[in-house]
Amino acid sequence: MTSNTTPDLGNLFHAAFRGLRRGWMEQLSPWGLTPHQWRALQAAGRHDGELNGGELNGGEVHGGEPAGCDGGNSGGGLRLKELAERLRIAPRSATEVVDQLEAKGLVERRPDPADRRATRVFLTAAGRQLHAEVAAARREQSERYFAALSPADRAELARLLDLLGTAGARD
Amino acid sequence: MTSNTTPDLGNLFHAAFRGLRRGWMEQLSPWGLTPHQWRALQAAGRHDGELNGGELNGGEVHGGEPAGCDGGNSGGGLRLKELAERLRIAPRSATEVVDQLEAKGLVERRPDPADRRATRVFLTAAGRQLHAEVAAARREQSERYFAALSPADRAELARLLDLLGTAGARD
DNA sequence: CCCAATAGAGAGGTTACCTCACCATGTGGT
DNA sequence: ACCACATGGTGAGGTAACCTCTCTATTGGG
Repeated sequence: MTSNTTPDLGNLFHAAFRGLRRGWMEQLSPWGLTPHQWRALQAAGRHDGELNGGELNGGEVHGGEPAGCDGGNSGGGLRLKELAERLRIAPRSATEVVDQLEAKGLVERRPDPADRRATRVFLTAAGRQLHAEVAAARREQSERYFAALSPADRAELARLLDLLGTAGARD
Repeated sequence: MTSNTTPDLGNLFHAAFRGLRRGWMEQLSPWGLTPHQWRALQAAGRHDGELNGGELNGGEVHGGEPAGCDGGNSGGGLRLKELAERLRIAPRSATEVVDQLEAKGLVERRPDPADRRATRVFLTAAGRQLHAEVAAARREQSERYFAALSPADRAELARLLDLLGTAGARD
């Protein structure tokens, strides 16, 4: 019985988010990734086209999967600024997380041939590998965490969160 | 486009939560409070009202010097550890936020007469005053932020968040 | 050609946590 | 009574995930 007409959405949000975040952290720590880094890796990976065109990379894994599902965008790689926008963080923060990922050898920076101010971020072979591994594992974890919700509830939550997120984004 | 059966709840969560947090920060900054501090103040204040003979003192926030109005408040106040539990943070973090609040003159520590290890936290008069002020203002902000959702959606969100939060709490 | 705008990075700051070690106190066992 | 151990709070120190402000190298418009 909730005596409050307006249950404290803020607190609820806080608690739920913290729990989620925590779960991720535990899940990801075996791979030495923070949630933040994982999100960045995901974002970069999603956009990643062909990495195997450069010669300055150390990895020689042959994914052989161009997966160039870029609609009109250049051949793979995200500009730092684009990454920032996707993660909804300040450009400087994108630099930072890419630094971390690069230090781990999961991504690499390459100059944008079209704009010499810009840098593009590509997954390395190791990055792709890890991405695939973690994606599978994380899915399970996500399932476990969100197990408290029915599929319908999950969809509903996604809808509401999306509304809030986009509303907040245009702030 | 990721027409996944499982839309990335994590990202959605992240975006929505960040937006909310940000709104709070802006809202609270005029009072020099961080969201964290506000939450702690709320927790302490709520307990103050609840436990103080079961009497809600909504209007009488006057009078009282910081160290003076302790006569009838025995039984009120939160132990640091209780506060930590309510906020779902480590005890040490409760110490920290109480430090901050105390430095601002919004709460005060008093020894627990029953257990000399324990410290109880009480709102000062200033603390109550601020609590009341901010509560009103914040409610508006919250309304504005959650305006993207219908009342039904809000209730639904609260339900889902609660499920997730308590599930995560059973860590 | 000049100048404002843009992309990224260096420097430094903040919030909101955390763990670990330590002390004073309480509590239960013998 | 005494001792072992648990508990409440805190000092010290660390981390993640951001931020702004400034700087440089470029680009592009007029």
